[in-house]
Amino acid sequence: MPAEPVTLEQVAAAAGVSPSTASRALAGKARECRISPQTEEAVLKAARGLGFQPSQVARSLRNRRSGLIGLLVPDASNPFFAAIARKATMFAERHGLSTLLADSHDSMEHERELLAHLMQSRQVEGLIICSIGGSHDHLSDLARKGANVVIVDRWFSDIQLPSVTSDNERGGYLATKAIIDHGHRDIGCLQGRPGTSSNDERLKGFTRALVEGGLTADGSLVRGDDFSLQSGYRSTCELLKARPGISALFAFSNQNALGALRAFAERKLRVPEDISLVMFDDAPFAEFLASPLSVIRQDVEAIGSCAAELLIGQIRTAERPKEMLHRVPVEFVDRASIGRPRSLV
Amino acid sequence: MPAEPVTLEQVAAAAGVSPSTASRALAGKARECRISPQTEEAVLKAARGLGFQPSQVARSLRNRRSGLIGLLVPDASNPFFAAIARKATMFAERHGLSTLLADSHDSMEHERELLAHLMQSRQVEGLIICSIGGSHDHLSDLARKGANVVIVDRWFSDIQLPSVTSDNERGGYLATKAIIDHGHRDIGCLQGRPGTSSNDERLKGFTRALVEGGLTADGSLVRGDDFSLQSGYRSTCELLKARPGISALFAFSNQNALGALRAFAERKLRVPEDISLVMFDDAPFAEFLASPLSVIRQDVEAIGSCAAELLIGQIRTAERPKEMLHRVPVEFVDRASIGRPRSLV
DNA sequence: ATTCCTTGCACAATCGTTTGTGCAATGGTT
DNA sequence: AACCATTGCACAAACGATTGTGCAAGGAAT
Repeated sequence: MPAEPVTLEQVAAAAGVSPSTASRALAGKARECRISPQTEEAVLKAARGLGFQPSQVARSLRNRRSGLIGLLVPDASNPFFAAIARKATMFAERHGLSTLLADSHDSMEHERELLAHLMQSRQVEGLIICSIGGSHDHLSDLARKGANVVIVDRWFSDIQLPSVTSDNERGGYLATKAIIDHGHRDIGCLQGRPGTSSNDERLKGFTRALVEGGLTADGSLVRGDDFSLQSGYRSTCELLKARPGISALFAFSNQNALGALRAFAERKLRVPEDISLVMFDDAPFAEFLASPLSVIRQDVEAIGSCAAELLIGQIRTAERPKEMLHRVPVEFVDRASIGRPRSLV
Repeated sequence: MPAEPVTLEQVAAAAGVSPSTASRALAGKARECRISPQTEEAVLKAARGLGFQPSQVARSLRNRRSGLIGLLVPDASNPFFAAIARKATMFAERHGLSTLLADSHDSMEHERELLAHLMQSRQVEGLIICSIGGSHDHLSDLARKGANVVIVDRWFSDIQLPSVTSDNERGGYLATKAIIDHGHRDIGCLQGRPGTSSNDERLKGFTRALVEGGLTADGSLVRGDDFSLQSGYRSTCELLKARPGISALFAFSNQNALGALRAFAERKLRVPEDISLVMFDDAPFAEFLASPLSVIRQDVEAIGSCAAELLIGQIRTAERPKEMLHRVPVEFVDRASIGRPRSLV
């Protein structure tokens, strides 16, 4: 039986005024609403004395502003989204907003349901979403309605909603180029979830580097269903079997890379002596692996901050940002996990 | 300008009934409230037609139930808390509750503020909190008020609130015993934040194993300020310098262990040939490190589920759980990162 | 034909704020 | 002395849902 919270009415009674006067005094509108300094002081003292905290619930109803933003991600336990969540809550709190966390479990159905619930039922003032992708009419609906939404990590060319993503194409290109520059000709690709922009852009960069390097961008060199360890493991096994000549791999995620390492370990393949590996997305452990991994580092914090800033700017000014697509730079971090192909040693 | 949401009044008008009738029909109370099947059907059809979603805001005010639970952690980007957050949102959603995420940034001041805000202003129906520790009168206040609160990862013997933690003492003991069993006599400890129960219990297990092994539990063998990589690095450097005889380290967190590995790398120390290492808390990368790490695995998912279940049970039944302290088992995972001390080789 | 019970619904209050409007009391003009 | 402007506050409506109560219409019983 939680103690009943103090209401404005009680404060008003304690100060000997009406709720309306108390409300205005507490809102700092004493001047403009012609409330005498004595009255104002009395209200403030009463409020302090009683430990009054205005009910956000009542306030939300009256003001038609929930003071909430939503955060909808496929997997809240993924460190990438967790980092974004942290940045979002920080910014939100700084602006008097609270954050509702929702996890779609990589399911489109859940995504739609949660989205509807957050927008309509909870009436969030804004939303940061990492959509599964695939169909996205629910997103164009949001765009049409003029909802305050920022898409992170993914984007959709046909949807007019601000998006924040890493420069995935460049990351894919840089990684692949680094591999090619070491003399590799047979380069495998452990991709994430096809259809997501983050995956497909990385793939595009991969292909561009191959073509530039005079190599054929063979589709059979690309494997993988999603960003998981399992997919990375399976794909690596398949690739090593189907294309024994492969001397380097580019993994599109931490988990994909760890899956590859598992497959390597089973075959007693060493990085980089027997096979080279580059992974997308840095991690604290990357430099302590059996062989430290060269990575494409993306600035997760910057992505989170940028998304939160865009969203809150949108909420406060009620106008869409000019730029729809915000690219956060990536960088290649060389940790010497790319060696020379065996054929050239 | 987001489209105005459909209200109950509009549904009622469309169905040609009063809002009260519409409300009862939608609540499935047609029978008990003597609403004719035709009327009920008309309301349901109107609601479907208009895409009616009842406003949680209005509902919260009227029902005096916010439908919210709070999640207050020191660092939302920490994978440990992120995993708990995910479990919490899953359970909450399943019970029609939404989750407010709050990050105290390891600051007691923030913790208090956010707590007050969540409880009083947002009027959450329940709260999962990982308190920084230190002073905790704000927590005993909660206990006294009978608030629905579950503490995770930490606990406080003098506070009557249900808590869910790993069996840290046993974890500390198991790790240390494994080290001792390999013949080590000089064993260092990279602790986390002193004063937190998770840290102090691990330390207790560490000490118990030492004593049982006939070793002196020398305080100078224990270093560290918090669970960060930096603390692990610094402490390792200090220990290696102050106690050159040390042949094994026990790190209380992933980050602490990575810090140790950095210090090892700088000194060209190999695990386990030159020095042994065990880390508390498993991670996907643990088996792919230069030397795979033996770990004490804690079941983060179980902790999250247990906390969420306790909280929701408390909310629904309005009664405190019988057991205050819930221990989730840990296990030792041997990955051969403990060798024989050099002196014995 | 009157009374009484049941059915089926509408009315109105309520949750805790915010805010437009109204209305006394005060003081200053002519 | 009559009038107007200002000051300082209270009253009441509104936000959108829920729920106790009231009331008309219709049928059954006397």
